[in-house]
Order: sequence, then C-alpha cells, then structure tokens
Amino acid sequence: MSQARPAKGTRDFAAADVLRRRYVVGVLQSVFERYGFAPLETPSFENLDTLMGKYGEEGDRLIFKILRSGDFMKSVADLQQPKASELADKALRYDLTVPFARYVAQHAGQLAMPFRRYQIQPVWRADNPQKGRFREFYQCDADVVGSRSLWQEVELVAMYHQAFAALGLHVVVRVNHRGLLAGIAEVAGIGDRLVDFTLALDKLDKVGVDGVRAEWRERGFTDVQCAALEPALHSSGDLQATLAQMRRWLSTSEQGMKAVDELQWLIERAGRSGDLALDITLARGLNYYTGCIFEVQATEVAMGSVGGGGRYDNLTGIFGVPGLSGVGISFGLDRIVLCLEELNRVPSLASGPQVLVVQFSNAEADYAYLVASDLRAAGVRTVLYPEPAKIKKQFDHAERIGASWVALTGSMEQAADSVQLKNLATGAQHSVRRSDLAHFDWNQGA
RNA sequence: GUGAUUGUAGCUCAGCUGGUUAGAGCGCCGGAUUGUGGUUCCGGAGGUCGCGGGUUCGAACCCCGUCAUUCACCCCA
Repeated sequence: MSQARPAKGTRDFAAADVLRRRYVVGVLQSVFERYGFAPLETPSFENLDTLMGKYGEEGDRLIFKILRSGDFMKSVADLQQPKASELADKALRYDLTVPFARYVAQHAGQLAMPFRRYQIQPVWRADNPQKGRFREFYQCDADVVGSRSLWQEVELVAMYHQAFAALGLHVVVRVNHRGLLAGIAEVAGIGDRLVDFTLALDKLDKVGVDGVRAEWRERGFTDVQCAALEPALHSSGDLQATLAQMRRWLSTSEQGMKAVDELQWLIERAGRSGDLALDITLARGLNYYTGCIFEVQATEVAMGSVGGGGRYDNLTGIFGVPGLSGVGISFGLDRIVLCLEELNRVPSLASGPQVLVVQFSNAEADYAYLVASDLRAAGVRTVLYPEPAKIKKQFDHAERIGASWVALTGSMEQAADSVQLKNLATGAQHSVRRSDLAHFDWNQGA
C-alpha cells in the first residue's frame, strides 16, 4: 500500500481545496477589515514557556514541542527521567491569542489603544484527529485590547453574524459569562472549585442532567453542594426568563450580578444582528477567559464549534504588562469549509488555465510559443503543450486541466499570422489574428 | 490517554462455511486515428492481499501481536 501520506492529522490541499479556502478567507478578511482590524502575523513557533500554562492541563499536553538543537542530551541531568524543558525549549503555536498577547506585551508602549488586529494562520495541536479535528488547522482571529467597553463584544458578535451570513452558513452564537459561572460557584459555596464545576456543567447537552450530577460527585462535590448547584441544570430556554432566574439566584454575589447585567446589556444590542443564545452551561476550557465567552455552532450540520472567543482581562499580565483587557473571537476555517462542502454551498470557483496551445511539430514550436506569450501578455491563463504529441492526447490534456479553449498554431496559421481558437465546450472554432487576441471574448459560449 | 472500526491494483470495491494461477469497474499506457478532443473497439502494464508471528495438508479469509485509517470519548476550531 501507499506509505506515502501526510503526517497524522494533516492534509494536502489540491487546487479546488485551495480555491475554496481562499474564498472563505477572503470573506472573513473583508469583514475584519471593514471593522478596522489590521493584519498581524507571528512566527509558527514560540518559546516553550510563552505557551505553557496558558491553556489548562489538557492544553499543555497537546502542545507540539520542538526538540532542542545540538547535542542537548549531554546536559540532561537524569537520563532516565529528563525534564521536558531539558529536551525542548520551543513549541508550535497552539492558538493565535497567546502569541498575540505576547506581541502586545512586547509593544505595549507603541500600540495605539484600543488596538485591533486580525490574524489568519495555522495552529497545531497534538490531538487525535477525527471529524472536523486536525493536528494542523487554521484559525482566523480578531482581537481588540485596551478597552473594557462592552461595545467591543457587541461588534465582535456582529462580525460573527455578518461573516456567516456572507458565507451562507446558518449558525447560532452561544454566549455566557465567566462571572456568571463564578457567581454560581460562589453562592453554592464552591468558589475555589470553579474548573471542576464548569467542566462538568459544559457537558450537559451530551450527558444530560444525571450525567452532570454524577460527574460533580466524581469530582468530589458533596450532596449539599450538588443540591446548591442544581438550578444551573434547569435554566429555561427563554432568554429573559433565564436572566431573571439568574438575577434572583445570584443576588448575593457581586460578580454574578455584574455578569448578568453585562449579558443583558450585550444581548439587547448584539441580539439584533442574528441568532444569539444565552447558554449558562457554556464554559470553554481555555483558562484565560474572564468575562463574556462565545461559541458558534452550525445549525444545519453536525460539527464541532466553528468559532469561539471571549474576554480575557489579564492575558498580557503574564508577560509583564498588567491592566490590559482584551476580547477576541476566532473562526475555524477548516470546519467552516467542511460545513459548506457538506451543505453543497460552496460557490463554483474557476481554476485551471483558459487556453492550451497545441504543438504540432518541432518546426512549428517557436510560433506556438510566440502565441502563448501573446496570450499571457493579454492576461489569459495559458499553457503551452511542451512537445508535439498526438493531437488527441493534447486535446485530452486540455480537457483534464480545465482549459476551456485550445489554440492551434501550425504552419498554416503562422503564414497568416493568426491562430485557430477552438472552444472545448461548444466545438466552435474561430480564426483570430494575433494582433486581435487581446480583444477576443473568451467567455463566449460559456 | 480510552473505546470501536476498517486495511485486497493508482482510485472505488468484489472475493462464498479456509481449497488451483486473487477479480471487476474506473483510471493509466499503446493501437484503430501523423492538423481537431469527449463516443466506440482492440491490446497491454499494474497486487509483498498493511506488517510480523501462529493454527492448518492448505490462509486474503481463523487466532495473537503490531502499524495505519476512520469514528467516538476527553478537549476543542
């Protein structure tokens, strides 16, 4: 069998794939730029300690680490159990947010705040691949730092809605607030166990009410504590009713009430641009979120989330620049493309050359090349068949590479300083003078 | 890291309860056809049956291991 294959969780992109992906990227890019975000690119790998500890325990495990260069083994103290830092000091980026935070911390003095940037680059995770999950995939991020205003959240949600509307993909943006989850934990008396509480709660739609209860017990919560958390399992589907319920429940928690206020304010404004759902079970594993959190779900396809994001109040603090609040969203390019493909909703995208110039004989090759040059000068995508093969074979090749025209350039045409252009779809053939090539209508018969 | 699934020609797949020399379609190469493709016809090349071991007179088929794939869990885009 073919042992020639790309590494686990990676893919090659053939011409049609590349065009599809470019199309989606183009849509996202235009939305980003319309909202005044400027592009940024960062290196594919960072110093290991820049990335470690930012994504939670599970995240750290999934970071692709890069072996140190040179004879690093000689400086390992215990060869039986070398420390990770002795073997690796660099790692492939795991997302775009942390490298961005590193960049902001580094240039905090020079950046005009609030600073908004977008970034479209691959990231790598040492995960086991499955449907819609890869070890190399593209994230398309838009973040703004240096503003605590909730208007940023409003605009980011509007960008989600606009981008997915432009792509023709129906989605619902689920929103929640870390402060709300912290408030729940606080009133239930488990404020110090926020992660255990939320990770289990996040699975509500998958494992059901009983499943979450069971996991809470597994994670060491007492019956009393579980009972106190119970209302989190029964939020009503209605947005306003849920907010009112939370307002009553969390009245003794300052952070909880603040979160409810913020969610209400945001939903009133961001809910106008498209589907927005309040989902108090939404947790998101990334450790650094502190305020509103988002996750985008395609409603017509079974696929993991196609986007996610949220507010992080102190990400640059780790890099020595405290007090900068940021908020950002991410689009999962690969999953978006998968959704569009599955729904057959990718616009047809032209590829391949328009014209193949046939070669009759070695003696006529110079003229064929001359015509090919004319065509290219006229901006026409052109391929010159490289040898005088059988005409049938050259026509077949034209068909296969997606050319819509064949140019015949033999001694007869050369004598008339012209070229025979044959449309492969219609069979229609035109004799065109070389000097008229620039004005030829290549779309006729299309 | 856990569980399941699949692995036969370049691709998609047949291959019976284990039984000669492992098949088909598509694709590829050549010819019918040395200046006009798609159709048709003729001919041809191409397989360590993922890999290693075991059972058997005999294994693509049964058993064990291993690698790879896909899917699910975990987590996420």
